[in-house]
Amino acid sequence: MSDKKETTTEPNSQGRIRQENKKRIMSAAEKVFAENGFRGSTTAAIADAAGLPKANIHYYFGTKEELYRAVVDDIVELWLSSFREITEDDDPASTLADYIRAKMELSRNRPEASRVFANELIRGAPRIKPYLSGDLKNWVESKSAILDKWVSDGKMAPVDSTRLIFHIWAMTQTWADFEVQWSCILGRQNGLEDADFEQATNSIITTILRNCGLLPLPERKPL
Amino acid sequence: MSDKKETTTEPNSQGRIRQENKKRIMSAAEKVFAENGFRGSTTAAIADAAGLPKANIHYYFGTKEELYRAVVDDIVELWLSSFREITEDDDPASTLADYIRAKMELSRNRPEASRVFANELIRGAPRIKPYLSGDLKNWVESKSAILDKWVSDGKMAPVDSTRLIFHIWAMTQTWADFEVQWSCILGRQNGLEDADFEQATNSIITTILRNCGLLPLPERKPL
DNA sequence: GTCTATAGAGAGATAGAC
DNA sequence: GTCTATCTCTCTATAGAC
Repeated sequence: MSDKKETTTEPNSQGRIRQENKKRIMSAAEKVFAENGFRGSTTAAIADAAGLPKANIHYYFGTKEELYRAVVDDIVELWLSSFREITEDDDPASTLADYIRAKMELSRNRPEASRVFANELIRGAPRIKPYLSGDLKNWVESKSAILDKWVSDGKMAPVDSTRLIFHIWAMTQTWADFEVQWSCILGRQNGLEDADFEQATNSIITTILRNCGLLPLPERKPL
Repeated sequence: MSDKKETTTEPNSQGRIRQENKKRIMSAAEKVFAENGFRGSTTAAIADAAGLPKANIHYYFGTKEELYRAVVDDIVELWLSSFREITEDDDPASTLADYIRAKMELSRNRPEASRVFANELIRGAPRIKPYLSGDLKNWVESKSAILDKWVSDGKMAPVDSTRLIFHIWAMTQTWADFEVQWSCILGRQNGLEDADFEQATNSIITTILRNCGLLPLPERKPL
């Protein structure tokens, strides 16, 4: 933090500073883009959030569009890397529960990333359609094939495997994207608490596992 | 802005024209706001979509902010009116299924309304927080009380009733807000089809009813 | 590499003819 | 009520001093 104007011209140190500044700008941009979308965000707001003059944004990224793409690409990579590798040999119940937990941790820890992604989808995904129709489509198809295999192996009950994945995404990501809604309804003045996320996580896991016949049928209260 | 020469709409032909023009502008605005959010939307784009000169927008609504509020207020009213009145005496299974169907029909028929609302939530709901903490909070609390009554009456299995409502909203609204994502993953070149919505609706109903012990435990394929 | 100043395009809003 | 022309402010992007 203290030494910033170093005179050494090692290619490493120059590259390192450049990377650090870009990261700092991208982090600020993620916040601003999350809240205002691409068109609603201004380079001035991003510069402010990064604590830099506006011109530096353009020095590092050229255009606002370029910066946005860099941010979105980063998020796409995060999304894909967060997808646990699952195989036919895994245990359905624990694998599904782990996946739901991982998605909820992303919602808790990277809500802005989720919101940038959500903004992009709401607008019709002009910049990430290729990713949706490519990597993401392939991912869903390969994972739902594994779910189908579990079903045909008798390891879990028959389910609509593709819709099951969609349900998980919807129920988990909403805790990042629409946090304010849940926060208001639950009466949390200072935003959601860890306990809220835990309770939601457990509820989602229960819902999904019951749907797959991986939890005993809940019993009704006797009359 | 503060002095009003004609604050009440008179029941003559001029008032009727005024109402029709306002509706036309609001319909166009809903589309534009849905795709770009408040800050990303321009009055020029809204005027174009409405087929009117820019000045007419200001003639009827004064400011962009005022127009946005009118659009959002309309959507809030739609949301609340769509909430079926349910009572303790209703049948849990059919009531939940009906509610899910109603929400999915809204996603199918009014996707832009859902997206305007989603945009507002993503940015922290600066304009509708009172509604979230007021009418909406009350609605959820009264409905979850009914669900709890059903449980204590032995009409359904014990569930986290508040989270159950959240899950339903998340799973249904995602089909409007993130339509492009599901469309790409399912390989629909021309957007989602009626059959996609039917399949999703059935899958959500099954998931929720199983979670409430209102459907028999799905059986695994025998080995 | 960093920052100030500013050009040029586009935004919201209004005046005033019709 | 409708619409053109235009005002003013803000935005993206760049030039050029340091």
